[in-house]
Amino acid sequence: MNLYADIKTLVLDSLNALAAEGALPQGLDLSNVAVEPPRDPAHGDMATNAAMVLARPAGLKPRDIAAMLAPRLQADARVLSAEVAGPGFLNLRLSPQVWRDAVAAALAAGTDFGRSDMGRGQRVNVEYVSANPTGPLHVGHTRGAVFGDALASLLDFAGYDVTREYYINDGGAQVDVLARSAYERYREAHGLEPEIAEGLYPGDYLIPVGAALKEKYGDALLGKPESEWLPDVREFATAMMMDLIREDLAALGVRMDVFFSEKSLYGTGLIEEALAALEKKGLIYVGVLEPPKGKTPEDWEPRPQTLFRATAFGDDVDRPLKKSDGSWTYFAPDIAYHYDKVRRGFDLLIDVFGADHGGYVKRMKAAVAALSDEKVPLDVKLCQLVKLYKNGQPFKMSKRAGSFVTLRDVVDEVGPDVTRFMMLTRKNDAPLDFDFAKALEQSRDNPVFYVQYAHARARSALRAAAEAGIDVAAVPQADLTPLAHPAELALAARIADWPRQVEAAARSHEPHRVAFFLQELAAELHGLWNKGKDEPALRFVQPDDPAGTLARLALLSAAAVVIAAGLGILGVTPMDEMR
RNA sequence: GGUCCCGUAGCUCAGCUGGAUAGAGCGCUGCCCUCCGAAGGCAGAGGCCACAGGUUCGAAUCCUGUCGGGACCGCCA
Repeated sequence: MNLYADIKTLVLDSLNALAAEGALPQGLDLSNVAVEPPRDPAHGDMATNAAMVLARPAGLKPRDIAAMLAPRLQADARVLSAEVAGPGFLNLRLSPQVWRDAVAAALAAGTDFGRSDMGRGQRVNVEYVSANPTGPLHVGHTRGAVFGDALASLLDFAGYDVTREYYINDGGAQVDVLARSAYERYREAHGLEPEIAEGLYPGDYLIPVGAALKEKYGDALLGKPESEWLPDVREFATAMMMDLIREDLAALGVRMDVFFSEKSLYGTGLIEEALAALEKKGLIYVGVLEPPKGKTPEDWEPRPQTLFRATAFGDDVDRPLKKSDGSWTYFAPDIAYHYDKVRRGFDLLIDVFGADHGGYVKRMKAAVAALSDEKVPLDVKLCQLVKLYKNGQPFKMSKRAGSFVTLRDVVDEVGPDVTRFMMLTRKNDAPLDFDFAKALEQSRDNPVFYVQYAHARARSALRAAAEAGIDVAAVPQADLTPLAHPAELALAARIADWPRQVEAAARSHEPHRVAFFLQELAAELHGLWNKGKDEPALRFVQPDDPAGTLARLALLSAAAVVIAAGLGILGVTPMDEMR
């Protein structure tokens, strides 16, 4: 159930009835009519802007429309009052039973409460992480991994058919560098001095790769020219790095449905096929690009290149597909990869990139638009940098990678749950400060703790009630009419808001909204709990009032269910106690 | 030079794809509590939503421009 959607339906039905009676013109566009909680609670439980939105097309005054609409809404049992306010708002005050019903619905649905069919089973491909297979994941990847994973879960919860996908960049020069670096470690494994030249990967994580190479090849590769060992070592090292990355992802609780290899595009004709598709639309040509304005590179010289006409789809310049030596630019396999995604029948593509890839957004969108005849939207989400701190001091440790803080460093420090939640406490396109000390602090200003604590409180109250001899098993069927205090109903209203929050977050592809909502819900729960100190009537467990106790435990239990559902989307395990 | 992101309380940030008197936490001020319903509670001060125009019943939100900060800018992925 989605209460806001239900009331919106009521409003729309009433408007249609008015139109049928001739009080409003037929065929009005109702798509902008909204039903939302007003900012100021004094304005009631919900407000609709219907009268103001329709005033102009209907040729009527907003307040007149509102006055016509009000009695119709009031006729519904859920609506206690409908008042015209301000420029033409209609403020609705709802029956407390509405909020109680939401609590009952949450209890009945459990952590499925809030699931939506908004996505109508549309197939979405979420591509994220996609780090080069040249080493362990670092902090930047961690944010992308958490964001992408939470977004995928959110879309799943909202009724989409989601595929989580990782694109392995194993076709470019960087995996050759990896192979050369691993070869040095292989020599090292034979007791030779490794020569980690400038530009090779120096990290210790390649030492086991060298040892494994020795295990497999013995000394067969020693002293051989690069051309003889490079392909084998490259394949071997890449596979080991992907194992490492998979382990990193597992440590964070991220599981991909598909690992798609760039290399698998080569030699299969898929790149050629994708480009042929573009060629057929007249979007490929050979031309000479203007030098970039402002700062022209020293070695710039105009030369004809094979170009994709990205400007036809909103990009600023056309983009090269081939290097001067005739090999593909990275863009060509990227096009083929997205061509493949389109062919696999996805209705929506989402790419999660680091912010440094901002310059590639337009060309990828252009490519997907061209490949899909503008039928498949591509949304690119950019994740900004993460700055690490410990007690306010910049954190620069790395046990294994040399200069980078790895995903493992972070997870080892605070655990996967805290890592995940903290990564979602900022909008994806805003920079994020992550302080290890604060992330583990048990205080109000640690959002992870605050939300977990709310859940634990609810659960522990249920345990305490059971110990006090209350029949906790009866909670799901509790009569909720004792819930009448404004503070109780406020918490119930927040619970009722969850389905709407899910849809809003899913629609905007912004999982951080779930994290923010959970903080608000937790604040509501803590607030009610604290009120129990001053007002004993609000205490959840009261032995002399079994009916009220059951009802309040139901409320608490419903709040815990919503927190658990929200944390589930974020990939965080709810805690039953905080010891 | 161009493109993208950002500019909201002293600080860190939300603001639900245009709504009413712009919110939260921290910090600050004052009061309360020392209670395992613990890891504090209540109240208050604090804003020209960078600036200037525009769109309309209505703008922090959408459009244009200016200023300021960041990222990126043919054959690196």
